[in-house]
Amino acid sequence: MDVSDINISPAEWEVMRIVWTLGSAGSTEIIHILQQQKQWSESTIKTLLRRQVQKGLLTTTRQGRRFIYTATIAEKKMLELAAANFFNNLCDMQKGHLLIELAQQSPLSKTDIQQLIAVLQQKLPNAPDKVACNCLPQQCQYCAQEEH
Amino acid sequence: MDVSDINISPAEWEVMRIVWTLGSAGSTEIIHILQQQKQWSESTIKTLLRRQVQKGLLTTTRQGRRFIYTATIAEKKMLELAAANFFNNLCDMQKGHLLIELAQQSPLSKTDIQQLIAVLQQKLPNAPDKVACNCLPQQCQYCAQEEH
DNA sequence: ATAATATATTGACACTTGTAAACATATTAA
DNA sequence: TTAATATGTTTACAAGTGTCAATATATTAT
Repeated sequence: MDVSDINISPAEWEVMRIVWTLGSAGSTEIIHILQQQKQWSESTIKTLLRRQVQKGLLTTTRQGRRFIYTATIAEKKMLELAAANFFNNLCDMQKGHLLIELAQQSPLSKTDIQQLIAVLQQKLPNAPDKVACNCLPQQCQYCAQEEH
Repeated sequence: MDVSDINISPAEWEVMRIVWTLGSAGSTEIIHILQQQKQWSESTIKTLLRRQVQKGLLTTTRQGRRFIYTATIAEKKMLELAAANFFNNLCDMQKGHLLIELAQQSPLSKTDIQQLIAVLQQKLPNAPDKVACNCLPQQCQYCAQEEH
């Protein structure tokens, strides 16, 4: 299973968050927690769990009658993949603006901020004055494109 | 149609990028451009366009026999919504790390970088030493959570 | 031993998405 | 005018997703 091919649906993300946070957990535990946030029936959550096991996102260990679920992929790794995947499908010209928005809206620790600034300062010297648009195929006749 | 409810599938993003970049375009133009990047049949692209019109993502203006497609939502707006949506479903603790990754991997202009640094410096004084995890419901008995 | 409970397994159904062929129609080139 | 071309409309189908109910089975409390 090529990790980067794995697809997590929105509902499945919710389940993954619980499992990642707890390390591992039984279905009952997961159901209890999720039901404090979502209007999902027990059945629904069980289905999600089953599908995630099928997809290879979760593994189970039998413990007597019940299963203990554990994530097969580290949270950080998965997030990086998902974020990169999202960003890769955007126009390059828009990414700067977007990062500014996200930085503004996200709760960041002092350390986060300092590291981010460090990264940015390192990029500054070689940064272009303007990022090129990569929405249209470069070889095409429509490339009068300047901005959008 | 509540803009924030609109859902764009991956294939639809590709179409939107073309339309946003060109401002507006006929189906033939869109098909030509997309086929330089994707192995999609004409039919497939026509279906996508039709569905996007249905969803309210695109509007059409009849021009003789053909339609001219235009986006109903500005690119920036849509990106902000999508990005916020993505980030909102993540654990707060992970966002800093993720932003660092993205900042590193994204092509950024000098202006982007300077603005980002400015935003960050403004946040620094009031930033916490550590961001709290928001994966588990705060009222639950499992909240021995410290990190993950 | 019985009834209640906790789990897990099966089967379903509607909606979305990727993918496209077939068909209809309007326009234009031969 | 006929054939070719461009463009739009209909129909289809498999896979994935959100949502569950029904059922089976193992465990425990009475």
